[in-house]
Amino acid sequence: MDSNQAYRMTKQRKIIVDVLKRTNDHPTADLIYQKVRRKLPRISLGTVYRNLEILEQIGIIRKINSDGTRMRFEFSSEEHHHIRCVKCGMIEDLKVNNTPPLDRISRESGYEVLGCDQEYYGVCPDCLNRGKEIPLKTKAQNNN
Amino acid sequence: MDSNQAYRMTKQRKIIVDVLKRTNDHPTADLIYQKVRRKLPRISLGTVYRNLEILEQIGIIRKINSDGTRMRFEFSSEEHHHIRCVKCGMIEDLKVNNTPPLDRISRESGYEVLGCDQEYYGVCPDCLNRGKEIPLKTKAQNNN
DNA sequence: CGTATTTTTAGTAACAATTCTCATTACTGT
DNA sequence: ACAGTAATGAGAATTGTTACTAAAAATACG
Repeated sequence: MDSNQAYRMTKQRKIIVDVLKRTNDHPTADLIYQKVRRKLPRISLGTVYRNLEILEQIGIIRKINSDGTRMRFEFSSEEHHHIRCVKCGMIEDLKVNNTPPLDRISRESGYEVLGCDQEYYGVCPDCLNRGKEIPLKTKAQNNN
Repeated sequence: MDSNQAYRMTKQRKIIVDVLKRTNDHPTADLIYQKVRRKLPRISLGTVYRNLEILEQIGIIRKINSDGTRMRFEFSSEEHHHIRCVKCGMIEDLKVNNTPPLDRISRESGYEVLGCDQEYYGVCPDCLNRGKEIPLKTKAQNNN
């Protein structure tokens, strides 16, 4: 956590990054843990959490925080935004060129504005089809 | 939770709404609990959570989910967005007219798009002044 | 009114996600 | 090879939130 510290790119970290590079479904820490374990059966969940934190601080990956119950993660590639299904909880990428007016906000708010997360939400095509079958958003359903 | 149910505006709920009306700093459930307790010392934290949930479903208040570790709440007034300080975790309101292109996103994504949360982030004026004193974002600091 | 029905409550237990602790191991520079 | 630093695995602890329960409060209605 010391800011002038040399981070090491360990096996564990490489594989975590790799897992995130290979997928585009914004997995939770636990899901990442499951996948990493296939290559590194003895890794611990704590290590995954610790490294997700560090990799995010370095800027290699990004945290997404959407449903409020758990973090999700993605490899940090080009800028994009997200769309989340309020029924099944899935998050997809969205290439939108709807650049927010960062400079103006800086001036108006006095903040040093670093960025803007945009998250669209709605009902995904799948859930639209399934129609009335699923009555209401419940915790139990948001676990993909 | 039944959709055609008559909700009662109990003392507890009135006061919770009141607390949220009177503040603009997006408190966490626990902070709301602290404040409500000053008027209603015997209320339980569970009641606060239950009612926050219900009041949000009715549409009287809104949930904000930003740092991913805990929910925050606000009275549901006009549309606006938020700006969060990455150092101290504070969230302020932001009146921006930067309406996102919901229709276009609907067409392009196949979702029934319901809305878009925009959250700007950066360093707030206070933290900018405090300058280098605070070395790095740590969990412990995000508890205002 | 009384009494039956429904909703809400306080209190507490349970829960899942995340963080912390710490002894051990792996790496780095000299 | 050695000293010093960083990272790991294992598990315990903590946190935010939800679920459960019996009792209390509000409401409906004869």
